[in-house]
Formats: sequence, C-alpha cells, structure tokens
Amino acid sequence: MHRSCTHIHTQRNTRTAARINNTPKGGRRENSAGVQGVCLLKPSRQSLAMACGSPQQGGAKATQLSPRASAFSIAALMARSPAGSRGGRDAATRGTIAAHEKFVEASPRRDEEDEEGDDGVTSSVADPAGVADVPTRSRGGPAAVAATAVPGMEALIRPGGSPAPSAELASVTCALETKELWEKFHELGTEMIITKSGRRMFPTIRVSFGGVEPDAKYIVLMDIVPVDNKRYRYAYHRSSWLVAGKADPPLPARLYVHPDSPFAGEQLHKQMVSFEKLKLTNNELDQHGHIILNSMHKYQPRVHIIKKMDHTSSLVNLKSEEFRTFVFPETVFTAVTAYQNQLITKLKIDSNPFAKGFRDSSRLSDLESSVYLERACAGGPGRESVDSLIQKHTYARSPVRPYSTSGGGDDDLDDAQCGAPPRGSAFTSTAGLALGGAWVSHAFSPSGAPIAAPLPGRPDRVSPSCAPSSSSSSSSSSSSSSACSTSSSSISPSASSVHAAAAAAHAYARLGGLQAHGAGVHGPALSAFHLQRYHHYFQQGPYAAAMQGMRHHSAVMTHFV
Amino acid sequence: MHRSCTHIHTQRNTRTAARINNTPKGGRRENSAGVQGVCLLKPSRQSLAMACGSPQQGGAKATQLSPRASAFSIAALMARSPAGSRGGRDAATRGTIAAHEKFVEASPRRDEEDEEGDDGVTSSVADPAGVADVPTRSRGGPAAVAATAVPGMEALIRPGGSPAPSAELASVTCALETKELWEKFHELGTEMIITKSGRRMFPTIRVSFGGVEPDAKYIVLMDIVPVDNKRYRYAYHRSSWLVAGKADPPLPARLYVHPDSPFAGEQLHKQMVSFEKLKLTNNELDQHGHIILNSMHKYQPRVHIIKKMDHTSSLVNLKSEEFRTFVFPETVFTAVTAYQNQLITKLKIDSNPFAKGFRDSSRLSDLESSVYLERACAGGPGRESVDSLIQKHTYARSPVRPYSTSGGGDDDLDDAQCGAPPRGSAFTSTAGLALGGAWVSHAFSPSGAPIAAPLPGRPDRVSPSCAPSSSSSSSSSSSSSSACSTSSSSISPSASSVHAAAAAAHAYARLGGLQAHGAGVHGPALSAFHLQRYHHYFQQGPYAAAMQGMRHHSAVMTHFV
DNA sequence: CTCTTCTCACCTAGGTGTTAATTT
DNA sequence: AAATTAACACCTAGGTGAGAAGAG
Repeated sequence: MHRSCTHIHTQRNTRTAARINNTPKGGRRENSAGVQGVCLLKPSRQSLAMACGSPQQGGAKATQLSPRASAFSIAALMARSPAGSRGGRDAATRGTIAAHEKFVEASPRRDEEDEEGDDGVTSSVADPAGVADVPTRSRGGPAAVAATAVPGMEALIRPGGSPAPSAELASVTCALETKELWEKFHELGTEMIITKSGRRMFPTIRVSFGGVEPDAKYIVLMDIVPVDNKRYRYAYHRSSWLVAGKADPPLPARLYVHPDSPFAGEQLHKQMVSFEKLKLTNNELDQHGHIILNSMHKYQPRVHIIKKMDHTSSLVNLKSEEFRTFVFPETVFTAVTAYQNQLITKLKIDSNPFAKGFRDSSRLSDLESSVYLERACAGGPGRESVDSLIQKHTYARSPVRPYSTSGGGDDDLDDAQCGAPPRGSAFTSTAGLALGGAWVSHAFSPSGAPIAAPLPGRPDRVSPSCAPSSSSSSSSSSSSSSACSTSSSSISPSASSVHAAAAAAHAYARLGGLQAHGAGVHGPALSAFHLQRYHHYFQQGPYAAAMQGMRHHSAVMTHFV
Repeated sequence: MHRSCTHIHTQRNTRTAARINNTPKGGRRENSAGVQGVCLLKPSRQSLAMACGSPQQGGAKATQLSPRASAFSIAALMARSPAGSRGGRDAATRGTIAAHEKFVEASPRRDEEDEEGDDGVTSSVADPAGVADVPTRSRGGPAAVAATAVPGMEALIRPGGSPAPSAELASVTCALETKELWEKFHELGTEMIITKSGRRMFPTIRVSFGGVEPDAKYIVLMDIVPVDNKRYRYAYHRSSWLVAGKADPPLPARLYVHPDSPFAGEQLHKQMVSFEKLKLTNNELDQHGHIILNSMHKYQPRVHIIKKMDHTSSLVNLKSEEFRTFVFPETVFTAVTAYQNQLITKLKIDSNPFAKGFRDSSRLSDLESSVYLERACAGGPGRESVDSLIQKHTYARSPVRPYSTSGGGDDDLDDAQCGAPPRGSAFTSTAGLALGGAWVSHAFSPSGAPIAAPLPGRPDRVSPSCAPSSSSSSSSSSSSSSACSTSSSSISPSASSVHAAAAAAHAYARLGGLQAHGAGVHGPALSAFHLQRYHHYFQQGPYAAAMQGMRHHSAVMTHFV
C-alpha cells in the first residue's frame, strides 16, 4: 500500500522539470541583499497602497432559488440512507466523492497515525475523543467512514428535522464546502505554509449554513486551535511525521471575523462563507490581523457563528445559545514554513490555480487522470478527478452559490460502490483532538456534520477542563449523535447584556480557545480580565471592530494571551 | 491661451508611439469571430466565479491619531482665509493645488461653456443655479473660483464650528479626496468610459466624512444623475463638445451602496470611503448592479450618507435629517464609449496606474514635468506635479488613512500666488446643473465644500420642482452659506418608522434622482409606488440588500423607473 | 543537521487604452 | 459619418512553490 502510485511519486526533480519556462530560476539575482535577519518587508509604496482585485466580479446569477428551503426534507432523506444519499445542493458538492481518490497512497498519513498511536505522547491534554468519533459511529462504524465524503449532508444534523426546543442556534447547520478536496489533503496529512507576511490557506475553508433565521444577523468567525501539545518533525526518509517534543509556548490567540460580517440570515442561506482571505503567519508581532501559528505544530480550524442581538447595535443579550462552533476534522493541518511531504506539494500544485506554473506539463491529463483514478478506486465510476475537484473549489469562490439543482443526485450508489477509503482520518479514529476540553467533544452531527454543541452554558463548568494541564476531562465518551443537538445544557451566563463582541470573546474563552494547551493563564473561563481584553478590541462588536482599522486586513486581533 | 502647451498636444500618433513594445498591436488576431451583434459576454467559467482580490490587504497603520478631532478648529481657520488656507489633513490633500497646472489649455472646456452659453439649449429643465453658484459666491466672486482647488477644506462647513441645532446629520461634512486630480480632469472636461461589462471610474470618487457620531452607524451611497437634458457630440476639429439634441430616454436609476456599509461613525472619522469598485455601464439590462448611463450625456456623481437607525436593525426612524447629499461639481463627466478628447486620454494614461502600459516612454520625467509645470504656473513654487497627484491618488487607495500630520500646512500662500486658474468649471459658473430641482441647490458650503442640505423635510414640497418639465424651480438664489446648514426646513415625513433602505429610497426620490430629466413618470416625489419598489430591493436595508446577491457586485440595484 | 527567510519566475485576476470591425 | 463593440497587449496586484541562503 505504500506508494502504489509510483509514477506520481515524481520527487524534487520532477517539480523542477515541471516548470515550463526555466529561466535563471530561483535564487536571488542581482540583489546582494545583506540580509540583516530582520523580517521587515520591503517598504514600498505598494505595500501600503492596498489594491483591490477582489473576486467580486463575474457573472450575475444573483437571482437563484434558495434550495436551502428544503434542507429539512433533504435531511430526512439522508437520515434514511446515511451512507450515500445526497441532495444535489450545489455545484460544489454535486460530483462524486473523491476523498480517497488515492492520488497517492495514504501511507504518510498512516505513519502519522501509527506515530500517534505508538508514541502516545498524548501529553497532559485531555482527549475528548468524541470530537472525532461521533461522525464515525453515527455513520455506522469504521466501514462507513468513506461515507464521510458524501457531500451535501454535512450540516444536516437532526435528521428528523425537528429543531431544538430552546437554543437560539440549535437548528443552525454548517457544511464544509469542497469537502472532497479537503479530504484528499487530509489523507496525505495537510500542511499549511506560514510566512512572516502571511500566507493564505489552501484549500480554503468554505462553509454554508442552514437553519438560520432570515431576518436575524449573524457574525461568522474562525479561529485555529492547537490539536495537541506536541511539536512535530518530518522524517523525510520515512515520509512520516514524528513527535519532536512538547509544544512551543502558545502564541497570541486571534479570532478572524469574516470581513462580510454581519451576515443577514437570508444571505447565509443563499451564499457560502469563504475564508479565503484569512492568512496564517508565524510572526508573533504581526500587525495585519493574521492568525499566528507555531510552525511544526498541528492545528484545527474552527468556525463559529454568533447571532447578533443588536439593540442599538452595540449590546448583545448574551446567552449560551447565541453562538455555536463547528469543527471539521478533515481540515486539521500542520503549520510549516516549507512543505515537508512532497505529495502535499504536488497536490497543492495540482489543485491551487495560483501554483499552476509549477504543474508538470507531462502530468496526467484529465482523461488519463480519471482513468488512473478509476483504477485506484477499484473500478467505481463517478469518482471525481482532481481536476473536477479543483474546478469546484475554484468555482466555489463565487460568493453566490447558484445551487444548480440539475443532476447531482445520481451518485449515491457510486459512492457506496467505491468502498471504504484506504484510510479514515487519523484524527477521526484515534488521535487526540484536544480542542481545549470536552465542550467541543460533541460537536458532530450524526450525519458526520461537525456541529458543535451550543456550548455549555456556564463558564465555570467549563473552565476546569479547559486547563491545559488537567487531563481530567478526558471523557472519551464519544457522545451519541443525539447528544450533539441536545447537549446544550445551556444556561445563560450571568452576563445577560454584554457587548456582542464580548460575546464572541466569551464563547471563545469557554471554548477553550488557543490557551487550551498553553501556559497556566487559566482562571475561570471567562474572567473579567479576559472579557475586558476582548472588549478592547470589540468595542463595537466584532463586525465593527473588524471594520475599524483591521477590517481591511480582514481580521480582528484578539490578544487573548 | 488656446493651446499654449503645444508640445503636450501630442495627438493620436504620439499615443501610438507611446507603446513600449509594439507587437501586432490591436485588432483581432486569429479570431475570425463573425460577430452576431449580440452583446453577450463570453460565458467562461471565470465570468461566473468571482475572484476576490480586494484592496483589503496591505500595510497596517491601523492605529493612527484621528486628526478629524480638530476639524472644527480647522474649519474656523479656513473661514478666515477662504481662498488659501488648508489644514494639512492628510497626505492626499497636503500638496499644493495643481488644478490649473495647465497640462494643456482648457480651451475645450471653454468651448463647452460657450456652447452652453450660446446654445442655451437649457431645455425645459429648471436650473437651480445655486447648485453651482453657491461655492463661487461664497468664496468671494468669480475671481476666487481658483480657490475651489484648495484642498482640505471642502467639507468643513459651518466655519464657526457650531453644529446645527436639530438636524441629525447637519454637522456631517464630506470632503472629496484627490480633489486636485479631479480638477485637472475637470478642466479638460472629464470623460468616463462606459462599457457593456462595466468600467470603473477614473479618477475614483473618494470622500472623507467629518462630524459623524462615533457610535452611530451610517450607510454611504452614491448615485449619478444627469446634469441636463441634452445629448452631446464632440467636434473633433474644434476640440469641443456640442449639443446634439435632447437627452435619450432615461435609464434605470441605480443606487450604489458602498459595499462596506454600514460604517461605524468612528470608522468614518478615521478612513476615507472609496468608490473605486463602482462601475459604469451602458447596458440597460445589466445584472451586476453597475450604474447605467447614457453615452454622450453629462452626469454628476453624488454621495449620500444615511444615519442608520436600527432598532432590530430593520427599521429606521425616518426623518429628513437622517441623510444628506454631497455634490462635488468637479466630478461632473461625460459618459462615452470611447474617449473623445485626446487630452483626457493622455491624462488618464498618465494618471491611471492600470494604463501605464500606454505611457510615452519619452514623456516628461518627474523632474521635467515639475519644471514644466512650474513654468506653466508662473513660477509659483509648491505646485504639484501630475506624478505627485497620481501618487496621492494611488496611495489614497488605502482604506486607512495615515493622516500624516507633518507638513502640509505651508502651501497656503503658494496657492494664492498661483493666481486664478484659466477656467472655473463651466458648471460652476454658468451651466445648468439640474440635479432634479432646487433641493440640491444649496448643497455647497461656504468654503466651497459641496454640502447638500439635509433635504427638504416634506416630499410633497419637493416633488413639484422635481418634475423634469417644470422649469419653475429655477430659483437662481445662490443660497447663502448659512442657508446651507440652516435650510433644513426638516420636518419629519409622515413615515416615522419605515425601513432603513426605504429611507434611502425616500431620500433618493426626494432628491429628484435620475428621473429629474426623465419622462413624465413623476408624481409626488415619494409615492407609495416608489417606496414599494425600493422596499423590494431594500428589504433588509441598503446594506443587507447590497449584501444579498448584489453585494459582491458592490452595488444595489434600484429599478426606480 | 533542521528549520526559516528571501527572492524569483510563473501564475490568476482583472483594470487600461488601442485598434479593427461592426452597428446605427 | 459617428458611435459601439470585442479582442488584444500591457499593465497592477498579488498568490504560488522553487531554490538559495541564512540561522540555529
């Protein structure tokens, strides 16, 4: 199983040859540049003048039917055939699943898993386990892991379609778009480049929401939390990740408020939310609002949604039900300053349009690719090619989802035919996804949709388990699917009228946030101290805060540490 | 005075030579393309997938002092020396005026004026005159027209600094950034290309606000209204515009809601609002939310600001004081499908970074340019070069204004030294700026800042003069400077709790909007019919409406006709 | 040695005026 | 004859991994 696709294993040399016009490639040119070790960017005029060129052009298609209206019926449909049915919701999820398209063998991923299993340096962090286990179980056991790739049903929790009784956001669903591409990367062990000036993520986190109130307003945020308390290194000869020790000191935690926030609920129904502008950096002193990460550490992106209760648009009636968190385990990645796994490099080059210049002109054509992939898939038809995935990922950039309703519903059986993928996600089955504690452990829906519970109502209940050193909350309870929606113990915190942004901060704190593995800066999850700090940045709510100064950096800084 | 700068009068041939690499330039290549006369765009994938690349990147500089805090004192300063003082507010307006830098002679402009004066085809549209006259008069007569170019004082109305007593937005000021560049174009007779797919404006309308409440929220919009009821043609041999007849039928009126709306007041204080993404089109069926214009017609852009009263964020307590309109006469332009005046072409090429490829490599260098310009300015020092204007315009793209407070205040006398420009704007002195009627006639501040009155309170009072055929409202009363701020007869309309967007529509209707010269579709300025139509598009307020579907087209469609 | 930083060629995405061809 | 359209070369702006060089 290790490297069955040798002809894809074109290593360093292949990439060199891939360049079409090989001019004096690489290396500095006439720039002597006695580098002073300072990380300052060249202070050109351009670096200050922000250009525009947004993807906000293109075709119209603004008037489309809102297929989300039938979300519940689709959910019911899916509940009946959890492994294969799909709603044909939009073009991005219409094709066949190709998560285990096996562009290459997933061996590196296996090694990683073995590593985690063997090494067992689970540290002191509690492993709620349920985070990753729920989707697997609810899908019908390990054999059905492949069904995770079934698109269109990720966020359709609560199959019966009955909304939660009380919680404000209980009925909100969240689906990861371009899930297939994420899974392809996940199989290899996703890596994300971090640079001093900030680097985008690829693939991009794109989600679509359901179950929101059309007339309400919502703030959508993202953060990226450490997966464990480890530092990793890549064993090139083994093509595997090894634990290199304990994690480095935590970095300033930052929330990335989606720049289009606040969203109207109606808007969320119609279009997806793309975090393509989010950037990752390893510069602790970053002033651009980018998310700061430690290289060679593993991270888990998370998506949060907050219902905006703006009376006078500056206060929010904070209740635990007013925000929710969604975690997609297939988006786990290792932050790196340079790619370690060459297969990741290759997949990025082949799937990221901006890296097209590095594609091997002699690589598999679309036809060859599909032929190859079909073979890899044991003859199952309908398996998506990398190209189609890429196309969908690119197409998904359109903020307005056309929701092409034609077709898309005839791949159900194909998915099943293709059998289980070679590997489930390491994190899905065994790894410790210690996202701060147990309060995100039931974040997944029965259909595999990562749906965080509306968060435990009381901070004090959470804070103990939030402590990084307290391995007490390692309730490996793979919370049942029903727990996902009903676990909202949901008691309104004492603060019933704090700032909307503070609410986000609150949620953040209770979620454990980035400190989950950090030093001992933990008190009550929502100390007045922390709230104040958040309040400083969210003086007018996350949206306004993002708008002010940092908005055009598409982020809000939250120096939470 | 006619063409004193002949060596700049490089006509068509010069531009051809300007291209650096003259490959098989122009013309279709292997594309036989039996054009079918259909205007459909090539339906590529890209045209649907909206890319993003907005100007929301770049340097930080988010933490800057807010010099706007001293706006009133500066205003007082300016009131004392209306012709020359400047506050040195920010880099964009810090240099010396170069409006009459005389890149070329303003003869075409003169011809145009003559045309309007001689021809006198003022049609039936009322000419409120005051629209253009107020700034001139309040400045001290025609001789002071040059002072129009004085930057930094445009929006600083009410020199004493005493805010209006009651009106919500009475104290709001609005300044046109990169005013100097606008004036350079204005002297030649600005032209704007309109295309089927939409073309940006250049220069861009960029404004900064003052006097807003930090905690309030504001919606900033733009529209573009016809200046008169005429159609024009360009007499190439005379280098002048001639009236070619009555205007073509009006096109669907559209409001362009700034995509960053709503703005927090604090935000408006710190950063400027740029309408760089606004696009113009001649496609009546445009689905992108672009502003639709008739080619060979003259238009006046207008900026509107609405105070958002969002209780539950969907209703607004509509009062006449809650929005205001600002008109900058130097931004008048003629919509064209191809440039007519070659001097405009040259100025665009020299000032628009995207047209850099057409710049004459043998053109004046920065040094030469400044030398030349100094000569043209009769030896006055401190005159800005085209390049510095361009630099400022480009730099002004940054949404966050650094407000460099150093320098910038020492050009006052230089401006005066330079004497009056060869030409005041035709519209400023004689032309009929029939922006729908008298309700924008007192839209200018004593300092020359185009400040619209808070709008007459009652629609019915406005509607009669709004009728295009009623030349009754031609009260040439160059309303006194005080009238500008106190003219807010401001009686709350009957509707005291309508939708925020409807409020915008309301304002729009009362302002006369694009129908000012249109057919006889006029009833009461704010008929229930019109309100309903607006309501349809603004179902969640202009902001939300813009967000939904059209937001990523950076506009809101308002089929007002 | 491993890891990070920096510059570069090569892309995507899209904003310019030019030009020839077409339309009115 | 005048105005419009569409393809095009040439830009800006910025995202990409390659590769050399630097730092530890």
